[in-house]
Amino acid sequence: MSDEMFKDLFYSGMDEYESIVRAFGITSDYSNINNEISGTTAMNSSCSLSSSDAGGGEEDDSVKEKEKQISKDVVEDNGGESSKAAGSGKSKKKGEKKEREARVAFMTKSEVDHLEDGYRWRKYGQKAVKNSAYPRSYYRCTTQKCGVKKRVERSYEDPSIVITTYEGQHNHLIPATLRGNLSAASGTFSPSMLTPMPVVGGVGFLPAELLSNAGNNQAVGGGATVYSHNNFDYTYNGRQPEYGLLQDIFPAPSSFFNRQP
DNA sequence: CGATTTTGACCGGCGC
DNA sequence: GCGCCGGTCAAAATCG
Repeated sequence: MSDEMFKDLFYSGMDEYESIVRAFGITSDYSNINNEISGTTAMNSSCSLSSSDAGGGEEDDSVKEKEKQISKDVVEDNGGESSKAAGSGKSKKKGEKKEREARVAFMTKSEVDHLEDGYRWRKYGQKAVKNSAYPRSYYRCTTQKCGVKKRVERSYEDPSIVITTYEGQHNHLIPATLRGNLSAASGTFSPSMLTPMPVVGGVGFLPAELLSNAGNNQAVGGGATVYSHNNFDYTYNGRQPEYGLLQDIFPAPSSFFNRQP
């Protein structure tokens, strides 16, 4: 049953996107990072969190974000106009407007809806989701030149899981306004992400990371990850995702990168 | 006072 | 052609 949510999630993008890369990884979460910052590097301790926060009846106000594991699903964009050959076959001549918009969906176990990814977002809409009791929120990057959009919704069955879908790429660096968070961010975000276009092989590392991680924390991630597994074969085809897409987008779950070895 | 959230209306695409 | 649905806009409200 949980399939539906995934289906729904990707459904929209599925037909349009030619190449789909699904990577899911379970990583240590931000909470770990917090710990690190605090003083010690506790990466493994993350496991304990799962139970505690999940059971907690707390709402969300607290700024304590406990993200557990993240399953990441990456959907690549279409080539543009000619992409959809089969489907409707609707030829949009002037389709130039919408060029490539990469979509990346992250499943994160968190109590808070809006995960701090280092960018500034302005909410521009909210709608109820058909199969879900929880609303979906639409955000847009506040930087003017940056048309990146973000969509956040909760799993209809597991309120503790938040699905964040990024659309597009940031043209700018992360605002330095984070200050307090920045400290956290700094720990979170590796320098590489600050760089405009470093990791060309970014995608490459992905799968690897994930795989290795997967073995590790499936316990916690079991919930989220499992779902994904069932529905999609996460076979990383290694198609050839446009490297460009991910790198910028990735910053969010940067925890991926930074996980200490 | 400016930036951001809230919320209903509006719009385009799609299925019937 | 109509209605549903997902996504976006825009005005009012709210926050800092």
